[in-house]
Amino acid sequence: MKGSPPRLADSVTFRLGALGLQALDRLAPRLELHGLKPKHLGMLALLDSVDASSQLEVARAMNIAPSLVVALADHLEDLGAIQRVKDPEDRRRHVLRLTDRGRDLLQTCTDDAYAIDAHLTAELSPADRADLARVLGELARTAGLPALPQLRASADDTGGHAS
Amino acid sequence: MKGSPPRLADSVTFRLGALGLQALDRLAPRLELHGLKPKHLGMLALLDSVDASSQLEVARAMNIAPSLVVALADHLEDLGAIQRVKDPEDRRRHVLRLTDRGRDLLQTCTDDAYAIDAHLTAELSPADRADLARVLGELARTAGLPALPQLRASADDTGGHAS
DNA sequence: GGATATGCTTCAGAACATGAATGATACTGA
DNA sequence: TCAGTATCATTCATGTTCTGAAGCATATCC
Repeated sequence: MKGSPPRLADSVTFRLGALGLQALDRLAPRLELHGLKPKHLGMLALLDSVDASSQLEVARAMNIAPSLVVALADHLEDLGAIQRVKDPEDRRRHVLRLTDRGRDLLQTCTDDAYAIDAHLTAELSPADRADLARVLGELARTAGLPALPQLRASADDTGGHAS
Repeated sequence: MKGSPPRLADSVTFRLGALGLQALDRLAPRLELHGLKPKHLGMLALLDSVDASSQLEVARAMNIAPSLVVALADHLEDLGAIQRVKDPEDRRRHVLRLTDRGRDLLQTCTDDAYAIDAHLTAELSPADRADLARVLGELARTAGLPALPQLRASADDTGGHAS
């Protein structure tokens, strides 16, 4: 015998896509108040997690074109949230680093994100809420975009043991 | 003393956004093979769940401009996936309905989505995988976009602005 | 039956992202 | 040393996606 056929709306992929877009739709207006778009926030979060990074590394980690990194970084630099300095060891590279102001901004946006979390998960049981946070963390760790360390490693293919 | 401050990457909102975009990035190339974009699939899924709907209702349910519904529906109609008929009770409305071909297409795309699910969740424990599916379902139910029945209700509503 | 509102469509343009071309810098091998 | 080639950031032209205003057809309300 045959159970009911799998529904698209039950797939993790479709649900992540739909809920993710909705989450961003809710977050975006708040970010706008600080002069940021979601991608700017993604970049701040990335730089916060790695301390400093070249633009190409950022492009790969965020899965966007290098030319877009230029525009995003320009804007964050205008806001004073990051600084862009030539790498003395390779003067082609522009190293991006979070400023104190950038960290403040990131904290503010983090508060915004948690405020939306509260709304989004308002009707979930505490147990479900905990499961959600835990499993999304698992998923981000195992299936998320490659983190910067990996990208760096694959960048210096010749050397082998990097960092 | 003070615990470590909340990290943006730990918020449900940020993770849903990031993972959702990634899920869509993986799904999109497969949909392309059938001549669809993610939004087309969203529309098919919506129509499958409600049997039939006017374009304005679809626009509200998908949170997009009515003029975009026109373009999406045009394309799906060209593919033979939906039919667009004038509502005899209100000849301004164009009622959209899934065709058999549309249902086939939806099934094919559903298979694609589940294939991506398998990859995305490959490194999760079976328990985590189950939790993920369950909790995302909960979240979609309680925090998802307003379902069509609600929209219809608020449309019928003589006076009030609900929300 | 005239005024007003609603639904769909068209159209112009805003917003966002990409890829190719360019200039600066680094690396390679003879 | 230095010519040739590769890499990084930037600019620019373009493509795609989406929106909002205008217009027409139809419905609703005095």
